[in-house]
Amino acid sequence: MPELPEVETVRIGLQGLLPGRTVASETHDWPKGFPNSPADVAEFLVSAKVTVVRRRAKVLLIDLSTNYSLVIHLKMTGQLVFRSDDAAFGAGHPNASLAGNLPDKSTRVTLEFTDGSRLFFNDQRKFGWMRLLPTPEVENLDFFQKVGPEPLAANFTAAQFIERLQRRKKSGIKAVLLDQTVIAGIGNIYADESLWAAKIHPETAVQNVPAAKLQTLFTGLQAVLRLSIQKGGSTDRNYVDAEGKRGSYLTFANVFRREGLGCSRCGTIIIKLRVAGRGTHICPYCQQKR
DNA sequence: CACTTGACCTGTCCGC
DNA sequence: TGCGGACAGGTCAAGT
Repeated sequence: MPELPEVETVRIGLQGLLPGRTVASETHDWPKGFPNSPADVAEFLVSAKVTVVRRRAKVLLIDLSTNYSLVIHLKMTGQLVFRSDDAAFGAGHPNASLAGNLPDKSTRVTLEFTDGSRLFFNDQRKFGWMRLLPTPEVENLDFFQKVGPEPLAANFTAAQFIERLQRRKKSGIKAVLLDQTVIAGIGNIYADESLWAAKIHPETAVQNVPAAKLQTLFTGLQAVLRLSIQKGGSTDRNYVDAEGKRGSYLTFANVFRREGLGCSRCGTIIIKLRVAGRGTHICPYCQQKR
């Protein structure tokens, strides 16, 4: 579910809400998703103050005054929702089914702060996880050792983007975009949207994509990621921000979940295929295989 | 090595 | 209304 823009939206929200708050207690009944021992929680989480909320790829990092960090991956259906009181979205509110009265049956972890506010980690499918690690050890996690550069980093250039893609010359370009070791943070939505922007068929081998189109793909990818962050991300099913609100990017999407509708460039009907094992949306006229 | 498939879970939607 | 099957935004491990 959450890709870079969604995780970044949650990060921005939590960064405005959490720093300075002190953890009073933690409860969960989900050892698989939060494997730390009660002793670790008691020593490094309870009584700790949140210092800063960071993001790398699709992973959130909540740094604590104990020099430990909560490392969190939302995977497909994870939510991190903050509530300063018991106010909730009642029945009929557009968010009621996504993050209404909390905790709910998908709540896996609850952090309570000393002022009574709470942070809920909900995850319907239990694919996500959270763990407490010494902050300096976070970068040693296997995932962080292998993950590629941030696509929106100021020092990340089109030339670097193209060079990294072209290392996988025989692979289909969508599979390469989804590979977190090539570029960080891209998932199914923004892979489809950026390939539409650059008029590239998702199954095209990288070596058959002209450099000019890879250049367009780079600028198109950055544009869709930035627009989505501005719109609070994409809410297709479960995603909500740190306050439980939906994102509106899908209103602006050109292909994702638009099968059967007309392409905004040429009017051709958008179709859905299966590429790299994932539902894939293209304009069959704009994005021809070559 | 690179690509594909299955697994991890729960919920929803669609067709019969 | 009920039931089986397919599918869902992510990553890993294992298989080909």
